[in-house]
Amino acid sequence: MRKSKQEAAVTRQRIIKAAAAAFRKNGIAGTGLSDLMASAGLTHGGFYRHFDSKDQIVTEAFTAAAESLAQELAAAASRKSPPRGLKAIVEKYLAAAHRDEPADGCPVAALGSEIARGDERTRAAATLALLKFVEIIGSQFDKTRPDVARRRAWIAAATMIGAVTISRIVTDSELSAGILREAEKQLLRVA
Amino acid sequence: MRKSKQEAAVTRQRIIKAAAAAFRKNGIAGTGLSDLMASAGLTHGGFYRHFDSKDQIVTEAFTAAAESLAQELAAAASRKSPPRGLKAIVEKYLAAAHRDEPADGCPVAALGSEIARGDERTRAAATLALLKFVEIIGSQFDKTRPDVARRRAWIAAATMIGAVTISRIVTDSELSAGILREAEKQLLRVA
DNA sequence: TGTACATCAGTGAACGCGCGTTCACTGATGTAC
DNA sequence: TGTACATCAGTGAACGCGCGTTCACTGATGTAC
Repeated sequence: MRKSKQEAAVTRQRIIKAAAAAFRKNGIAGTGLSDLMASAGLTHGGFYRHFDSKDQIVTEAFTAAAESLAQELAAAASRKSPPRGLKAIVEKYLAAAHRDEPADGCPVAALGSEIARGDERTRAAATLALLKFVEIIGSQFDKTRPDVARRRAWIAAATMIGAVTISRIVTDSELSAGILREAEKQLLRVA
Repeated sequence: MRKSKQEAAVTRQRIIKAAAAAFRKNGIAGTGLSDLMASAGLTHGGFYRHFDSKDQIVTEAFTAAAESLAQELAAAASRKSPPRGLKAIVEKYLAAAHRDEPADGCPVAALGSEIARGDERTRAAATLALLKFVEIIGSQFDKTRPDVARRRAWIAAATMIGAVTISRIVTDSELSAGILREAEKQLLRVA
């Protein structure tokens, strides 16, 4: 049954991708290793050939999800003049589609309060992801000193993450849409 | 062993209070009914004399936590002229003490992403709590049309909730403090 | 006001279940000569 | 280049454990007369 090194590496990436989606959809505590391996098309026993522990895959899956989001947002902003780049990012992040599909979306919005309780390693990985996210946002502010742009970008990040989180909680769909819309307006007003 | 109605009502409140702290500290999935009853000084078997299910106490504990926070914030703002009231709320919410003691703090910041995945009942209770929170913030904006104040208040709520959440994730303590400080400055600038 | 009985708050054991982790096993892959 | 052996990806059963929930039991409280 042994697979080649190359196949094993591909499998490993498949598990991480499945984990990144499953954790964002059902939470970390809400996702068992069996669920996770099954959604990667494997049986649970093989998990420990690829990872040391559940904590380890949590960290790797979080990082993978964050990198994928960063790439999407950077792509949305690229080849646009500065004020339009921010608009593209903010609209993409605060879209109803993002709110409705946590499995494909921002891992901080999907797992924030769970990660905040996580171990040092996971929080360190999340810190790097946040720094990257903030850097992408900050680079969209035109005619702004870099340190000011960075500070504004942290606030924008907090507002976007908070807005998506509460828009997912709220049971009134008009209210939920209104929260996203107002946050969007506010963030574009600043820019 | 039977207790009087009055004693039982007191016990029930004690369980809710213990649950509100335990959930905020360790998460909903991370808190077992045994832990919860033990921290209220009882054995786990008695739980079902007071509640139908874990979901039910989650809802009640969330509401209790939110009401307690609302009361604290409203008290901090009371007897202050409008711009000072908002300042008091924002400073209290974005304090390092709040970041460091989730068990006593905002249940949305502590449980946001877990609640977003919760059942309709819990999310409905959280929606009411958010409306109350936003109403308290909105009433601090002076010389502002009520609907405008309410919209601004939703953005302020999103920013504060997001800022506390990410300040708890970040492993660099200076960065964490900086996030809270910048969010505070931004929210007072608007007012 | 006193008595007999029903109620029920709280205890502690037990239920089935799914969790994270370990393990013996398989057979194809990788390596040493 | 071919052969013999070690490695290890993946399977599926098993481990101990804690979970949410149920239950028989206790004895003080509440109620009916």
